[in-house]
Amino acid sequence: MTRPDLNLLVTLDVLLAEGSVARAARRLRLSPSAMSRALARLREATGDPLLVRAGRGLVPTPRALELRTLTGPIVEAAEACLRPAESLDLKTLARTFTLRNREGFVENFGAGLIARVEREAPGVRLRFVQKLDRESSPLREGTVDLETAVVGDMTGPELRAQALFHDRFVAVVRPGHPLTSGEVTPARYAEGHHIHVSRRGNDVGPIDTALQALGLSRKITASVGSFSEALALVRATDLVASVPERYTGSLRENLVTFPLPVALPEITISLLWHPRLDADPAHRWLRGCVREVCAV
DNA sequence: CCACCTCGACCAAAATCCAA
DNA sequence: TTGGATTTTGGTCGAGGTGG
Repeated sequence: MTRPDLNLLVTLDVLLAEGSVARAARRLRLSPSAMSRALARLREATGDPLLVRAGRGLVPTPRALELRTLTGPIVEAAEACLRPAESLDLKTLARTFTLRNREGFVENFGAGLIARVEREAPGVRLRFVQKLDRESSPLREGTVDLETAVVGDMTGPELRAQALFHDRFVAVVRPGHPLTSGEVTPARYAEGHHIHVSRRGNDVGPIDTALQALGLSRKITASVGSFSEALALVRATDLVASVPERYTGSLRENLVTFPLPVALPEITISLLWHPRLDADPAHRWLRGCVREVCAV
């Protein structure tokens, strides 16, 4: 009984994550041919085809899907065993972290986060990138280190998530807007002309559903893709925008904010990362920074 | 035609074996 | 114990098949 080749575990992990011999080969800096042979060895070892041809690419077998959630933590744990015990020295840590957030995050929390990082780890650079979709592949591939999101069905099951803060939707209008005087009833709110914020171009959201339950509907005059666009329009028009309160904190300066007259469930903004970085001391430190900055 | 996967032939390095 | 022969391992190269 020969011992199984544990090196294959790393290959398997990448192969399953990529779902393609060619891409896995690029990632491990091997030729596609060498990767194909590694896959052949894996098939031999596991007794399962793992990835089978489907058209131009490959699709995972049920066994492969089952293994996919197992290999990541195993590889991570194995690498942690072999790494020399490093103590994190923030003063000399030189590293760039990529954070992927929906617009509004940088405007709101960026300054605090940068100040905090600068103070504790002057050699660390933060790179903020826009989050235009809910794909979790950048985290998996390692092009993004940390992400904030509302955890939903689209979130990859293999990601780690931790709640950052709760938020609720509020309505925003310009100063002097008719809705700034008197009580805002659901009917008065619905009468206004609204800006709808949606990245995917959906026409209706939870607000419309809540209004509908009261027999009301609102008129959506404009639809935009981001909170900052919506709020810029609010400044210049009589339109009403409904945005998450904490997420848009500083963006709403000099505007009038009031609670929505309908009840909506709270949303939870979470921090997402890949299990691979779970034990990384520097990454753990950064997660702590983000948590603290967002908790204020 | 292009992108992708697989295979045979071949090669270098490492591991193993074995006689002296 | 050691030095050389042999086997194993894991890679490249190039060719070939397949499907969009």
